[in-house]
Amino acid sequence: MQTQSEARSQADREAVGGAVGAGDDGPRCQIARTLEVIGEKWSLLVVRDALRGRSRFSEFRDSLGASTDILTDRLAKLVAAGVLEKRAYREAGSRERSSYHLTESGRGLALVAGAMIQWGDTFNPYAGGRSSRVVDAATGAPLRLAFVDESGRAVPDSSAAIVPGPAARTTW
Amino acid sequence: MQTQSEARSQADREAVGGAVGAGDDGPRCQIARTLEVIGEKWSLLVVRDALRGRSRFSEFRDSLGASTDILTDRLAKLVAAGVLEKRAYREAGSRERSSYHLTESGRGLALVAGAMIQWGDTFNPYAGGRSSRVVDAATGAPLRLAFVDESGRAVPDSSAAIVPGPAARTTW
DNA sequence: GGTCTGAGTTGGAAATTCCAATCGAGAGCC
DNA sequence: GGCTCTCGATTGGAATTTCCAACTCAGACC
Repeated sequence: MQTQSEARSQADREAVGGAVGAGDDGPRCQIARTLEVIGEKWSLLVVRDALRGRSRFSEFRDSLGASTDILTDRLAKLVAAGVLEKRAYREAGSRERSSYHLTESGRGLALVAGAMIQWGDTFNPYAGGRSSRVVDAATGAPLRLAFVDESGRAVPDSSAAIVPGPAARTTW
Repeated sequence: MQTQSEARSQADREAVGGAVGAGDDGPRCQIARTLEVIGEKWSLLVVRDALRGRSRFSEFRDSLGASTDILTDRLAKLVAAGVLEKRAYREAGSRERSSYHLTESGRGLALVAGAMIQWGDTFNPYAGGRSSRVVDAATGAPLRLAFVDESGRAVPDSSAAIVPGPAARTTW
């Protein structure tokens, strides 16, 4: 752990290279690599809240119900990983505070969030209905997540196969 | 924990209702619900291995490098959640053993796995190349994951928005 | 009987998470 | 200045989870 007071403030794009270690460190498997960023408890839920527009410490805390120590830790790690970026803001009559905003990389996690929403809806739904939906921001029309071919046409889920890539080994 | 010797063997569809508690238990948020199934350490990596065709205890153990006690635990929980189903098999000259196979629900997690693969490729790549690719099982053509509209046409990632559904509340 | 093998179990150390109490800098008040 | 309030953040310690290694158990083989 680092005290995050000495952590970078603007160098988030750099941080992807520095902190989490994109490049040749860490596991080869993309899933394992992604889990290193969002696999700890609460991390993805912070991202979910950020995707829904929350950005302040108190908003995350109240929404998640996570204790403040781990929230501090997760925010710092997500900043270090380049998923969130820390900004200062000042509300009238208050001292300067920090807010946390998704980077492009963080917005890319909408894909992961969407996948989990869709799986939950399909295979493990909440009886009281859906708490989130995915829609087209412009038209409001519902969207779903699907594997698409190069022309952008959805193929059946059953057509998709995960196969070894060039860097595959038996142990991933 | 249960001793999984008394666990169901065929009733996986039921198990989704029974064990994990689809229905009105647990969080409303689909992401949180999904994380209850695959959010523990190693769980999704077990599913990843299963998606790649692994099914035996020893295969998971050797591939993951996880200790056998947590592997036992995760396999039992995934079976209880209806993601995996336990089958008996016997190899010539060996005693009967168990293998673990994806249910339909488990195969649905390819969506989540695919999302993480794609995010990793885009925002946190391994310098040595990709260890997994997603392709059309029939043609071998590369596939990607995208939000699609009702006609099955991909929309830009930036068009997708996660909005509150009917069951939404401020605390999810 | 004795040995081997693979799946699972157990005991205890290490790491992580949880919870509640506390800190500290800046703002407002008097 | 001195006092209080607020809110990110930190700390101490309990509870939970993960890790690691040794062990058990059952069936196959000799």
